[in-house]
Amino acid sequence: MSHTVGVRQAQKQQSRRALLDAGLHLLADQNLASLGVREVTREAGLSPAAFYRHFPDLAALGVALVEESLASLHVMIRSVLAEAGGAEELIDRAVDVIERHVREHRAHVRFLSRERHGGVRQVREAIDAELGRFAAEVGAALALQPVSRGWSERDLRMLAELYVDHMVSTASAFLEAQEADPARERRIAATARLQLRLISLGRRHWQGS
Amino acid sequence: MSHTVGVRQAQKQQSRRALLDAGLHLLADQNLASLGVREVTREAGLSPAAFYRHFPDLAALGVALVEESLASLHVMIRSVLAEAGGAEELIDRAVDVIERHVREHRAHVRFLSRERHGGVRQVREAIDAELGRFAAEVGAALALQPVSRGWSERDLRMLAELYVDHMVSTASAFLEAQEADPARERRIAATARLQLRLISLGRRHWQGS
DNA sequence: AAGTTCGGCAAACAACTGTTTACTGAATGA
DNA sequence: TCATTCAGTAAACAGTTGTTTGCCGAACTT
Repeated sequence: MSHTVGVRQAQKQQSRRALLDAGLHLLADQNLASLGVREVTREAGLSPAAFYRHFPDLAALGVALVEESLASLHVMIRSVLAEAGGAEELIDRAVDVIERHVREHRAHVRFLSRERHGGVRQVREAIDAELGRFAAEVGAALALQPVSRGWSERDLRMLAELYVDHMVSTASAFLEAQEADPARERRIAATARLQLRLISLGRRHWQGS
Repeated sequence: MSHTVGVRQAQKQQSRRALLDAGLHLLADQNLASLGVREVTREAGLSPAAFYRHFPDLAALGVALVEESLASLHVMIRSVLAEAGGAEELIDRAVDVIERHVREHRAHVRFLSRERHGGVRQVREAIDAELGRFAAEVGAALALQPVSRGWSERDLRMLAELYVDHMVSTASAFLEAQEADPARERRIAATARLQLRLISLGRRHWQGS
């Protein structure tokens, strides 16, 4: 994809990028629902009318941001699931990856966390659908682990959802911690690790539903 | 409290109530950050200027709504913690209470879920502080249960936070399910129960950190 | 009964909003 | 080389916004 070579296409992509970046930047302390077309174009250095050459709506820009944000998340999840090793190392690794991901994609993560329950339905649904797909992916990976021998489809799914929800909560917590107290960040990582250990303990003793 | 008997005070309270209700109603499909003073007063049947007799800001109205919303949540949590009985019945009861609470306080719950990571700092902080207090309360209640014998303060706290986060996730899920598919609602309740069972299993086998 | 308090109102302010219009000029392709 | 495409522009549109002003009249106080 993205093999649009013409000079014109390239320039258009550049403007589109500028709009997305401007939006992402403004959404650092604002909701998508309260964002304005003029506001975005001003920040992007374009005229208001130019916006409509790229998106019909601000909601459409929001959906584009969702796709972007989740692409990087997808990469992150896979990098955790691909790991092998004991439960302990896996937990440590997972928490580390989340922490780093939040640090390196602060704007994207904040956007997801803010708009997951935000005021724009289209965006909310896009995020939820994608999180559901993550849960499915996690569930499939869990099924391959020896610990899951004999688990029903339903139990695997509920465990996967528990992990995904926990990941989301932890990421949100990191988000707030990182731009405040650096010590609080360590505390959050430690708590997340303990919680994952407790879940993993419950998993080992699960007898099926 | 609220023993302000004068006719004047009563009328003022009535207007204030109208503003809060109007805000809550409008926030059903909108963010606090995108709410307007005129919008609220129009919905409440007052003139725009009247707003400033009650709140300096829309953020202030938001904080007032946080207090309201969390008061009812507080009652709910206590009603779960006060229960006695085996782990299984406790879990069933907790999920039922959450489900009913969301049904009966839809607007409040949606407001909390939406503004927890929303664009208004004051409100965000108010919600987070209160959720922290909930976790402390849950932790104190957990400490009294026999299963927690020998648990460190830190482990109790991390378990309490896990429960609170899980409650928040479940409530959000109910919120979306209830205004869509009624069958999906049953599925969410079932999943939440399984997850709580798994956590409770991990808890029983916990050896300390 | 007279004076004070104060919640609510209409009106005005400048500033901003989303969207459409007709246009320009560079990249494109024949 | 010449016609076409099309991303971007400035200008205009009618609405809306937050907030302040001076005023009214009912509820309070003495």
